[in-house]
Amino acid sequence: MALTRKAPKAPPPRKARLSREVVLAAALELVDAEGVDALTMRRLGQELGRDPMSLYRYAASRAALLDGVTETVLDELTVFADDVDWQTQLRRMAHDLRLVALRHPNVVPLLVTRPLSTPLGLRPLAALRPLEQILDLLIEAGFAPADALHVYRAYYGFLYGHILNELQEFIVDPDENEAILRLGLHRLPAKEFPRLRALGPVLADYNGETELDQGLGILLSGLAAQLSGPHPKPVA
Amino acid sequence: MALTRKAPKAPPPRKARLSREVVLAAALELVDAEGVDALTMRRLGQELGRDPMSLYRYAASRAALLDGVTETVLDELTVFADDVDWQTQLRRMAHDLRLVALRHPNVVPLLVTRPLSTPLGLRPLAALRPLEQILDLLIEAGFAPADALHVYRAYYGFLYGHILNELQEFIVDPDENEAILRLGLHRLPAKEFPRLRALGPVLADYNGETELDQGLGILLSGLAAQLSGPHPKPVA
DNA sequence: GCGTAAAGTCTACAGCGTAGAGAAGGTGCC
DNA sequence: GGCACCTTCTCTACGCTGTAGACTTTACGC
Repeated sequence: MALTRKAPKAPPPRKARLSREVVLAAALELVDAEGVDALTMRRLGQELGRDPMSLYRYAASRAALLDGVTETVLDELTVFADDVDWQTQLRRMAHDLRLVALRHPNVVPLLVTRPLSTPLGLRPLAALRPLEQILDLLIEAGFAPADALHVYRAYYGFLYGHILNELQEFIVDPDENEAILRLGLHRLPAKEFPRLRALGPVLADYNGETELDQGLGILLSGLAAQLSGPHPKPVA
Repeated sequence: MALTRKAPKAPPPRKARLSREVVLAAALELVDAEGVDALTMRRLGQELGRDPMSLYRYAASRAALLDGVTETVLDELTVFADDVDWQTQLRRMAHDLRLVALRHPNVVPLLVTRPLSTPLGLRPLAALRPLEQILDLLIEAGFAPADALHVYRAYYGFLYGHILNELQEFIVDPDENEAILRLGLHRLPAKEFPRLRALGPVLADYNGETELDQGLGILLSGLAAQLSGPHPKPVA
């Protein structure tokens, strides 16, 4: 009897009590492995050894479940609150988000589109926390609140744009990448797309990390210069 | 008899010959009006007074139909090929795309996510044409091809990011906007989100156009400076 | 041991994308 | 005119989807 009590937290193959966390984790796993479309209630139920309907205890609908998945992913973001320079701080966050996106490419479509259906203030808190954090960081660094907002917008805009860009450029592993890429480009009418075709080799070796970093550098220093930025505390 | 022959191109309520253009136009209309989810084969068939299956003559699948819709939207982009400065040229294109996005907000999710499932070279030509155009523009302006690619990436990244940002910020018309926005912000735990809540008023009057323009300005001039840019032909 | 609330299940329904076979319609040749 | 042909369109059917509502099982406090 004492044995059948309750396994504390181990993941036994079948029948442990469900919980929102468990459900979302399984959902994320499924999305990572097979894409958003594979996440159906029936399939997820099967994955958990439960009736599909039991999931509705932990997510009000499939849409809510998807929101939960994005929230779970955003929770992977590690928060640093050191006192380094605001620019490097933003850079670090950006790279962090980039890595999360690369770790869960199938979630990125959700990341960028789900918010579109929810007015800003009504989003999951996890989605707003970075915003608040960054605003705080910038204001703390000396920006006027309104300017902080501008900086944030440019920053996040660029960041999300970059992530979309990067995910579009490679999909397969770098080995066959080049071949496939070339194959694709080869299809293009030479007359209409001379530039693109000529850039094939350059396209093949793409380094998202440095590309992001450089773009951010330009943008941030530009912003700092234009807005009567933070009192520039030189590196004493 | 002569009457029932064939109406040449007018849109009679029911039975004119279908065509890919007609189908895609109807699809776009539906998406604009009711969102992506409303675009089902059955519904679209009904809208056209046809059996759903007839649509498969003009789009191989629902996914292909969605691709067709995005292509249709991108075709709205007007192409300028004047000889003005490359920066203002890029600016103009950006504003153009922004307006298209605002005109078809429901299509934006498709615009940003569909390419994720298609390797670069295999995308619809309409999606690649802007890339080619911009590369050409930049190289013509004096950039080295590889640098042109960097500029393009930063530019498009920022542009798409901005569009996503902007669409997230307003959804409703500006009148009730403020109220709803405030309502949303009000919900936020005051302790955790002081900055965001304080910015309510500022958030309410947002001008996407100038926001885009300024961000672009910063980015482009930064790029021009960093890369051994185009031979700077000063404004004689 | 029992009562109660929570957790999980079953059944059912309307709607989905689309395969495959067939009907209707237009067009050209004799 | 009549016939053949090819394109366009329709019908039927299948397996899948999300989820409402009623039911059964389980866990837990007293």
